Amino acid sequence: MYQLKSIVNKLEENLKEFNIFENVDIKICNEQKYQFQINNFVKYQKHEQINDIITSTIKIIEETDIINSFEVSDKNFINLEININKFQYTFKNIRKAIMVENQKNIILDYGGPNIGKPLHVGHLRSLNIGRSLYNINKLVGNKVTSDIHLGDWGMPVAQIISYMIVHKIDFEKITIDELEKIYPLSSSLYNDHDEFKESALKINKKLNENDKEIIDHWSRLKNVSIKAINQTLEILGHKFDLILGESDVNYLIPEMIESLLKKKKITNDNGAYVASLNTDPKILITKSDGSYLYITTDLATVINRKDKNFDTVLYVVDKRQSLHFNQLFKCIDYFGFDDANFEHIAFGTINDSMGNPFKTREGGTKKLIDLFKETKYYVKDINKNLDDPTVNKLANTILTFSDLITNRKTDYKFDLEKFSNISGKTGIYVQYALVRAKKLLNKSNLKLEKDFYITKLDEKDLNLIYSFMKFEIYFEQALNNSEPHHLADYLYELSNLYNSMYQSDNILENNDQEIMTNKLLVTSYFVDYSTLLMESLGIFPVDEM
RNA sequence: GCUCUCGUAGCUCAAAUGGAUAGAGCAACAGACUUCUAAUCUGUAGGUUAUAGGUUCGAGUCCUAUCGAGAGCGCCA
Repeated sequence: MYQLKSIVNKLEENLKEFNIFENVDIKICNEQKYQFQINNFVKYQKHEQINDIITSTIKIIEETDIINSFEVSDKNFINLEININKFQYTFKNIRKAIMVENQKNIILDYGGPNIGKPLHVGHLRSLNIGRSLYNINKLVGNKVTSDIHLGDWGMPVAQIISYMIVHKIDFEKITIDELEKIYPLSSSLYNDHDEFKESALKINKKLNENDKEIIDHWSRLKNVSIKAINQTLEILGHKFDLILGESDVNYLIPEMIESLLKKKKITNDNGAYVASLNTDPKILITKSDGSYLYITTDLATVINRKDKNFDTVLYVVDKRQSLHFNQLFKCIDYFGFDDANFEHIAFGTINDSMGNPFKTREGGTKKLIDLFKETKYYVKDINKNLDDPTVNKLANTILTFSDLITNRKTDYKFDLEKFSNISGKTGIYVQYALVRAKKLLNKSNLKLEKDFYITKLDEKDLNLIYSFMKFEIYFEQALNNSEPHHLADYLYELSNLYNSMYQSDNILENNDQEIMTNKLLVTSYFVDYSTLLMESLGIFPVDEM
């Protein structure tokens, strides 16, 4: 809370006088008259010096000019009424208000597509959440690097190569369409036929040993695949700072294993190496044939990133992989690889209408590009006259907003018809409110330096203004918990309140200039806030609908 | 079998990390358009937060048990 920071500091200092050391939190108040409340004092009802604490607290609040009035309830809840015109400084400088004091250096590891496989529904949440967290962290001034972390190594790749060798398919002429068909075929063959499985395992070992011929095949596959992935990413509005993959750290692994062995951090277990930790299950670091696993490359990736001095490493990955990340983080700590803050930003599955998760590995899943095209039909159904760039933006809005409106940990049902609806908590709804506001503003001659005419603000205006005041709280929540849904929900709330105000009065034809100014000022702040929220979510605002 | 996650309105989801009277959206019902785009708005109804205990000033949130659902569980990623 940018403008309330000094009072929070003073209150914390004051509490120290009574040997109470804690953070004072400004929270949202449910009551009409008051916008914020402080709950820290409730728990000290029976403190022997409670009267002195409250008295000194009241004195501090009274001296703060941004607070118009306040009340202390019988249980020592403290409610604050904010001076609207004083708070306008925040409205006008919201981008400055959300900046953090201590900037962090963060890497966001998300996306994680496999080569040979198109981006599909299973990648949607990682991409959406990752992009949003990227934007949020950028906005507060953190240094952020995104890495798509390609699955371009290991068994799946070995399976494809093996399949192509067995079926004598030309590596030089392979197209993305053929490759995408081969992926599920080779995967099921691997599971069902022992002979094929053996040959794929051999290929995998050769891959790890940098066998020239296999590497040559591999690099052709990778080129074809990356091209296709990049195309889809661009259409969906995603960009990455780094397109590194598992293959980029492969060369670090032999040395890593050797050094771990020397330090006795890993032990031989039936030919495989496991971490010398007392865990159940044991943490397998390499296979018994010496080849590498998911965790092996992930550990090497940590080593590879070490010199960038990241404070925080965020992995935006499906929650079903939490055991893997648990093991990974344990190993990083035990091996002494990096003392940065590692976090698994887990998310739930997207289910179909029957409640079953979309399958990811067996093939037959809907491609993201097809989903995008399908969504475009829904958008065109709303308005046939829209130009193509606008339709694209709106289709992406639908696919982003519907995904980010739900708490990331929750599984949710994917229902495109519902998500592309014009009313309800949808991306279309929030875009529409913003378009209305922008058009209105363009028609007016608002001078932005004006203050509100406080006595002439009506209930609809006040609802919006008070809601604007909550921006920093929701933003902080989204940032601290890596949870974009707070912002999506808040964006809907603002849009809904704006539509309500817009509807209740013909603003530009209002005879009272002061009322008109009030409403235009509110409109202008709404445009700023809505645009900023969309940016945080990875949604691109449109001008026409 | 072991481990983890979850159970909130008919349906889909929230709930500021323990705060005051649990909120939205769909669907349902009743209203408002010669419009700054009704692509909207206004209102009504809908709950013993799975169940039973416990912790404290205060519990959807923490602890225990039971019931129910899902996920994961060394040579896939």
